[in-house]
Amino acid sequence: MTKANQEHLKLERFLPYRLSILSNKVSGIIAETYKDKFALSITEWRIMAVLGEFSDISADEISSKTQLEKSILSRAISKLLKRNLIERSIAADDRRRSEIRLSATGMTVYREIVPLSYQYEEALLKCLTESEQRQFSELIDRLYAHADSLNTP
Amino acid sequence: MTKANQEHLKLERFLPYRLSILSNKVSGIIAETYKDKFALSITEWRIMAVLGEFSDISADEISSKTQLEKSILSRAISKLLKRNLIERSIAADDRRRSEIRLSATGMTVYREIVPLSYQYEEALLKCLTESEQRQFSELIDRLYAHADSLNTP
DNA sequence: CTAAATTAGTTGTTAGTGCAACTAATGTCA
DNA sequence: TGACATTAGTTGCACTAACAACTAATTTAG
Repeated sequence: MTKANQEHLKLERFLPYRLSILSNKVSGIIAETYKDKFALSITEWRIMAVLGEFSDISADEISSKTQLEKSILSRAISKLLKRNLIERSIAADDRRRSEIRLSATGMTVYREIVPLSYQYEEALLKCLTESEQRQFSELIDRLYAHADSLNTP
Repeated sequence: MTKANQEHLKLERFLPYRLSILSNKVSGIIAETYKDKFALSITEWRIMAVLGEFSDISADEISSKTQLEKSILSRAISKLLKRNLIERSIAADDRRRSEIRLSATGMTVYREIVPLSYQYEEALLKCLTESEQRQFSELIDRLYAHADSLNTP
């Protein structure tokens, strides 16, 4: 069943489209929670999520872990600094690099959000069996790796 | 294995995050093709994709099929009109409603893009077996339906 | 039949994104 | 060592997206 010669494109069955719709829906629901409770955007939340795992890392390291553009990161970091959710200092060994970490306040917020996030993930995945969850997860990883390889030939 | 009490969040294993990254990667690769060859954004391409399937439909109908905001649609439609890729007339029975269709040029572009899109989809899915593809597709549908129901309780 | 409500589409405003140009610090190598 | 390249991060700018307010046409209800 090759589709390559079909006359028209059934958008609602087109995988890239469906992925995008699903992802937007899912992210949108989470974003609402974060926004209402903590006035955090997805971008800001991702930064804090990384800082909860890895402390005193540079913007560049955050960038590689979140896939966020460095300019976007730079502006988001300024915002979080202004709100005192994170702290920043200059690295002793390389004064270009900054070392960023959650502040005490940021840590509190973080610890409130993490369980919420997992609850949401769990609620979302409840419509799949355990084995389906594993399968889905694995397929995503494989698709990503493959898409990546298609991209840079 | 409930995760709800975990101390920190492994962002790179968090499903909503991975979905978003995968979706961006996939859409990004396609967007490049469309942009390079036809100077079309994803939004514009989606509109044309719907018009290739359903002709003489209103902006509102396009909106429900693409999930695009009506303001975004309105501006994208103006652009496509200026480039003569689509045509618009006022519905005879309801003068608020417009009837939009691909122009001859638009149709030509459309017919070039459709096979490209399917080729890409096929290439992307080549890393999965047929049965995995079906499974993945089904899981996406179920997750979407479920997310939808979580959203509007 | 007409006033209020609804619907289709447009436009204004604001904030976020993405790219490139820029500054400053560090690394490289002849 | 000293010109050149590279790296970390910031900023300027054009563009898109999201939300609400708006216009115009139509439907609904008293």
